[in-house]
Amino acid sequence: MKSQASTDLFANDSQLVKVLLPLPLAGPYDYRVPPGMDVWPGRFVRVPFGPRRLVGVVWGEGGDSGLEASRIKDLDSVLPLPDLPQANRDLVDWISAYCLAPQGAVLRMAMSVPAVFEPVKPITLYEPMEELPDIRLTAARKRVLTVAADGPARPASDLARDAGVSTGVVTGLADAGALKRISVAPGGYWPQPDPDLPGPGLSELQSKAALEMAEHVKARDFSVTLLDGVTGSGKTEVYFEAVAESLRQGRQVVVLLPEIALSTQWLSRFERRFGVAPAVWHSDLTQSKRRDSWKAVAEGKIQVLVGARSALHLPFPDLGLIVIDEEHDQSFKQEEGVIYNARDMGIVRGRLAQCPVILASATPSLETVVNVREGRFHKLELPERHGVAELPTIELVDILKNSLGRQRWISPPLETALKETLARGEQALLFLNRRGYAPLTLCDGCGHRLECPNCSAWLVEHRFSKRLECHHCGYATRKPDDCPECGAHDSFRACGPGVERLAEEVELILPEARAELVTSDNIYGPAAASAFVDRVTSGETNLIIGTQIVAKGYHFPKLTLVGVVDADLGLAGGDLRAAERTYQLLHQVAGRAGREGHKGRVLIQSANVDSPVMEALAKGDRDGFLEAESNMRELSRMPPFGRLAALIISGMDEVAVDRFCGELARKAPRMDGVLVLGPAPAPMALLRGRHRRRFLIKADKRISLQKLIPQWLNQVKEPSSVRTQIDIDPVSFM
DNA sequence: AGCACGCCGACT
DNA sequence: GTCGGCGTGCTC
Repeated sequence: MKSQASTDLFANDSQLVKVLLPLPLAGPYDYRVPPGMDVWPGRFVRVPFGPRRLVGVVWGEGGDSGLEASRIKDLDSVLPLPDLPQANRDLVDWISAYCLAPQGAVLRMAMSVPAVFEPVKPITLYEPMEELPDIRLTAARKRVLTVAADGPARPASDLARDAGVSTGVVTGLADAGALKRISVAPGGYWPQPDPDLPGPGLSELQSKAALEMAEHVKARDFSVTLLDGVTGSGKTEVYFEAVAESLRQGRQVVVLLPEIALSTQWLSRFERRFGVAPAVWHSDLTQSKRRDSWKAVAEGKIQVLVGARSALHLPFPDLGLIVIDEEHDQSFKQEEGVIYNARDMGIVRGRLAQCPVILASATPSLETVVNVREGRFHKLELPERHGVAELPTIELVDILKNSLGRQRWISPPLETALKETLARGEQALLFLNRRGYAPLTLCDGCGHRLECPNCSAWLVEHRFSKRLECHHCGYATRKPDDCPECGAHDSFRACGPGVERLAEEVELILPEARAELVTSDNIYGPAAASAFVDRVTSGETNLIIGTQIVAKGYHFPKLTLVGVVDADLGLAGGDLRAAERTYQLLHQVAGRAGREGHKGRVLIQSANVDSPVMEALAKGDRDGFLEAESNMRELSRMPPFGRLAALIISGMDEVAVDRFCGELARKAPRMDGVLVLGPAPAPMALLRGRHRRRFLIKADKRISLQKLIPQWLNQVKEPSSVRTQIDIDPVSFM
């Protein structure tokens, strides 16, 4: 293969290269480089593939496929794009090897924007001619010329809108020679954040932490730093100083956030510090926005990008810093397709790109805490709330002692606290992590439960949409009038509370409250989210009834009371991380209470007030809780002290799934330090119509699951009707 | 992934 | 007699 500098066309008349295609194929395929074409690893190339033409990436030198020359096809063309950077290619290989996913499936994540690889359609901009030709000047034409004279060249639609005319007038002026057409590549304008704006004042402690982080950025070397601080301690402002340092060095920054689409408050904080909004990356972007952003990242025109986990795969040519905010958050774990954890792969990306990584959290994951303890990660602590705000007081309400009325979920102490808070003109949040009206609907006559036909899950009633929904596959149906089992009319009874039902109870006990439901059903995008923020900030809403989407990122100065309606929800199910997750979620929710001089109060309703999680929450003893969790995991040799992987076997044909699982079980590795559990029905034994079984593989740290699992799977032929998914380091046990 | 090939049921 | 269902297998 030629180097980038080489133009020696006569070096070899039959040069072969490996090309990786974004398909779930095991590895790259060989292609011949036609004479006169110059390629090197990282180049995007178009290749023939069966009857199709696809874009792939040159992965290395070819020629070891053992294929006869006649079967190897020529590269078609080289695309006019920057190379996929070395660090991205290394990351593809690394994730593929670690997660046991086909390389092409991983590459797919870096090439998730098909429009990038299509020829660009130039857009036409219009600007005034130097000299106005002698044409008839109508009123409409005059307005367009006035608008055009003021400001840069613009698209016809812009000019027409500002001049209050149709685009026909603009094109007419161009045809008449009064406007000049300029053809440019789309991509738009990327404002540059300014690292040297004054920004908000930092406390002494914050400045010290900021300085230390900036040092890591200056070092231009791999390091991981946990920025550990409670809500309101100014974590964001502190890591902004590391972002600023990277900007001064002229290097790019990626910030990974969970639920980016809803973080309008984060974006405005960024803008306050750096003068402009950062580039964003999430699944709700339009295709053209994604294309423009992808290219601008590849060309180095975007300096700072904030995005959801998939932003990790963007082709940053010169990454100077990776920030992973709310590093403990479960949404960094991708559970479909290539199963990987973006927090862990973000750290790998930092190592491959030789740049520092900052993990920020008020409730760091146990993995991260252990990495700090063992000296692999640095740690910076921001123990206090910045400014005058104090930490909220957290009280447990034992709902076994404070008996709730029939069909009631708000205990007397919580009811009193709500009334007092609203009477003082302050705001409250009722937190219940359950969408819909009721999690279960059953027939009073025969006890029949309304279940999803595709999943082993109950259908959840949503009263607003008047439907029954499956929260796992999206199945939705009208609520039937009669019981499908016994035919009884109007016999359905709702069991248990969802936020919609809670809203009903609030109406009953607090009829004067200005309550608002906030769930992913109501707040589905940035616009709806900022409208919600405005309603709370203005006081139009004084009682928020919400699911976990309100747990994150919102700060309302007058919100002083948080009521957790059912703290035990996440504890059921025997999940390894149930306690840890419950602590993180409830701590985060509690952090919504009290700000800027208003002391906050949190009431947590639980039937397990004596459990270590609830006790730790009440005492604010996070580190003690983590210590106890850590000890428990170490004793049971669970992650991060041992290795864990899950194998999910699924298929439409239950018999075939079970037969395959039986064969796998017979060949399961039996060796010292390895324990294979299963097959057991996966917690969602039926999901989207597929029957699912699960194996858990637990192993000592010295054992490589990446070797062991393929060895095992290779002994049994997988029937085509069955699919095997490998989940290394599973976090969800669904 | 996607596309072709292939072998069985209901239609102009 | 064909159109078309999606099972199986291949793509350098």
